[in-house]
Amino acid sequence: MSLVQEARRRRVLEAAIDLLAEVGWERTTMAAIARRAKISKGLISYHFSGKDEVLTQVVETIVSEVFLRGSERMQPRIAAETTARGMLRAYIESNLEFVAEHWREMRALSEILPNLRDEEGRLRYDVTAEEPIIAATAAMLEHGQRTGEFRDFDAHAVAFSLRRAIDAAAHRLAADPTFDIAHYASEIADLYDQGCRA
Amino acid sequence: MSLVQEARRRRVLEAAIDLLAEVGWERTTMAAIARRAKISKGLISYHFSGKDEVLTQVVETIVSEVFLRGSERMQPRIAAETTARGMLRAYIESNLEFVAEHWREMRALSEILPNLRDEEGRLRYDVTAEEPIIAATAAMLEHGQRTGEFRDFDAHAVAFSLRRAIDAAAHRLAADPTFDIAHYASEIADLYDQGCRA
DNA sequence: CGTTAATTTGGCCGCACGGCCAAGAAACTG
DNA sequence: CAGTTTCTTGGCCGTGCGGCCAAATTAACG
Repeated sequence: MSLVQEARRRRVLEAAIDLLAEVGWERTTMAAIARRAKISKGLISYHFSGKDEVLTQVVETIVSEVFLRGSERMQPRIAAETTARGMLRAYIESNLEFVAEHWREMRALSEILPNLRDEEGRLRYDVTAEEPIIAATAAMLEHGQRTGEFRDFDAHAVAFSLRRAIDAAAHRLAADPTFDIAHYASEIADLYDQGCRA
Repeated sequence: MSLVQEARRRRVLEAAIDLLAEVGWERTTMAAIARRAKISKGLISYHFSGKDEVLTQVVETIVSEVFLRGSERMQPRIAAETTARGMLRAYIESNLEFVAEHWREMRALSEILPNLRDEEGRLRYDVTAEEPIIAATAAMLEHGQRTGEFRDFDAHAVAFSLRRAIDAAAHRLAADPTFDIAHYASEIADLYDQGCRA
């Protein structure tokens, strides 16, 4: 893959992410992506097999590059904690710090995931796509239950609601740039900290 | 308005709600609505000025009829409680009972609200549309803070996350009919009950 | 410099959409 | 039953989409 090819593909993917985050799925057309990337429409077809590949590449790029950095940011913060309570708070606050920096990518993902379909009309990424993330959070909560720090609750249900609370911050931030996400993180951490305690 | 007109309009709106809930915004086309309603495409144009009016009427119908019944179900349950804690639990559980019965309408709303735009491309219903609902919940939480039952937290932030937890149940129920929403309601009520306590 | 390959453009194509209408069918009226 | 209004159909039209390609432009190379 030549430097030009790499640069063009990157440029197209960036334009697609921008548009998905700013104007949503429906208005993210090939023409709009080309306009935003300052290239002609046909050039996208030269570098990608079609719209499908562009959006698939957006997902893969975000998952493999952005989420990797998110993981690198969150893991040490969580691992540094000795208590399950501390881990939960570190998880919530570091995850929301990550959202604050990468809400564009998260918005783009949340536009693609429920909309991108294959030829037969089936969703390319179905609703179970986020299950591993929720399961990982639930495992952390269950650890706290085993140590006796957390009361007996349905860890999956609580992890699910926590995931929604975190994802919602990306939507909110996209719609209202003045949204104080650090304050929100602190409040959500307090809520779940006290709500999970034994 | 004749009986036939009333019946046709109702039939079209029902078909639109079904489609929005089942296949989403993008696949809810005039042709699909007509097919679902078992009428010709042109007949929709006879009874409605266009797609815009159909979707606007869907929103108005749901808000004025469905939410009215939801309110009638929730209010007595909440009013019957004497404590703020009891009110919060009654709010969460009765609201989720309502979601269990009317998730189709809630899914339809959550498809229309972020997608329906006017001629200039502006969202017909912007993100502040749900603000009154959140504000009402926040007011209930603040009442609990004044009585001393609840600790000192940002009532709006907590109400916002609670709203997301409740709305998410409609999405989840649409994607997975086996989802145990009564159990979820109980878990969320426990979580917020303990999380808000002084 | 000439030749070949890589890159880029602008425009055309087929398709599905929302909207519209001519015409007919059905219901109502006196 | 004739006349009138209401209701319904099927199809046509313009638009914007994603995809595609011939031609032009630029880069690479001996």
